[in-house]
Amino acid sequence: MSGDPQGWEAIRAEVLARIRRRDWAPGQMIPTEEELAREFGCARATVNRALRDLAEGGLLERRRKAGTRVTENPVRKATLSIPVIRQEVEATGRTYAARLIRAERRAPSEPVAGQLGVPAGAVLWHLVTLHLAASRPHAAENRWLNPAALPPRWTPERLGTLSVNEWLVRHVGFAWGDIAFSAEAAQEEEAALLGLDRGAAIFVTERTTWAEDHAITAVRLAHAPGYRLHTVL
Amino acid sequence: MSGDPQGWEAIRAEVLARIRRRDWAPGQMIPTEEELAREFGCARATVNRALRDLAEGGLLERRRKAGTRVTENPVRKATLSIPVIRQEVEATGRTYAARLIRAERRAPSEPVAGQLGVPAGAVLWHLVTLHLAASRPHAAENRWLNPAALPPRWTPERLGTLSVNEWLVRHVGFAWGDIAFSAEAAQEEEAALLGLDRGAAIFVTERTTWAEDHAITAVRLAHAPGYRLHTVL
DNA sequence: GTCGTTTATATGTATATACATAATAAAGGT
DNA sequence: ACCTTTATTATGTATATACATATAAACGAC
Repeated sequence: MSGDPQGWEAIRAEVLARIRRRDWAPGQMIPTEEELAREFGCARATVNRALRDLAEGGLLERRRKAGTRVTENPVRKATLSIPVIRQEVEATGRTYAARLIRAERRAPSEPVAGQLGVPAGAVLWHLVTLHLAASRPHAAENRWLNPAALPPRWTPERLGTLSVNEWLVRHVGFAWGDIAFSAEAAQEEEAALLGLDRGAAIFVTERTTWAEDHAITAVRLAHAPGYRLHTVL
Repeated sequence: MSGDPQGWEAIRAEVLARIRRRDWAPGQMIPTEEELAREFGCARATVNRALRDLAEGGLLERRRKAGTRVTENPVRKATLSIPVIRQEVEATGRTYAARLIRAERRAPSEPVAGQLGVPAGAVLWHLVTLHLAASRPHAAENRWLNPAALPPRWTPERLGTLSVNEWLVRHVGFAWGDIAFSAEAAQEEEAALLGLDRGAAIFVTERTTWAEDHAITAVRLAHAPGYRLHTVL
């Protein structure tokens, strides 16, 4: 019946409780791993595991020789799950579809070229896709694709029924990048695709993705109204 | 000169490279810890540390007895840092100030009461604050505070020069809760405080915070235009 | 004092070993 | 065939030990 954790999780829980009870106040040093190990009657490695976990969550700050202190102004670290749109849609029981609106090869604007780290005149694929949930607009996607990251003589026909993102995940592989979220007034084409007035408040996700040393793609996703990004602390 | 990682991080890097190169394709099983330990010439614990780290990032899925497989549709897990506004502002070299606009005791609307889990008629503190960066509007805060979570006979004068959030962090202590981000059209008062037209697209952070078993506070933060939430994958 | 050098120390990591746990796979019984 | 029991196995955790590393603090030279 008792859902009390055991092992290192029990130690994490106890330390967390002491922080919350302010036995160990923000900014204050806590005992060394060795002392805690003696108090809890376990090995130092076990205490280390617990404290490391709390430090990863931003609740403790640890430095060699200096020791461990309770973070003064804890910058809450929340783990966001960035969903694949298809899954996000299908998770709510609606059917998903992606409609490729436009696909052309052209040179990107100055800032986009910079963002992708390609020379100013480089010719990239520019794709506009509308993501549909139960046949209704879900998100408008504006994407630049670096041909250098694609197989030779790639064309959008290769996508089949997959969205660009899904195709990339399957054929180009994993990568890393960065994401930014913001609120913006809907641009002309976005508004039209989503069926909104121009200037409506939309939630925008911007992502740049890299592999090894070259940029793969830069995307701007304009989400339909009502979109919320949610997480638990 | 070589920034190549060592120890368990080197193993993590190698495994990651193999996943990215698709030596180990999505959905596929990878060798056991023991096999990898033999291959890399290290202890199983070291491999475990590397694989556990990748699993926490959502790139691998591990199950006892079953083994470890590459995640098929990796739901990217990004760690967001939710900053304290003062630090966020001061980090950019501007001076921070909080101005309490209104403070009154009243019953919240139905949805807010539900969100905080208080009875419909309960009287809460309702505070409106404007956060300033270099004397310019930075964010408009609309907050409901549960008096049950505060010291007896608490009044807003107790805040001094601290923002409500800062006061809570120092005096009420750590807590947990949930956060949601969305894009909305500016409400009447928000628009006025931020110096925007009504209906302008603003980035909204909504947070509910709990301690033990009772709600402490529910906040709606309307950020000035240009606000971006940024993270790295 | 100010600057570099040494030393002490808490955390970080690696190791072998052992046992716990979950969950699949195999064996057995009906 | 179906259900139950048992074995097997990969990961999960705990342990003692050892050494690495960052860095605060003490020390000395000037």
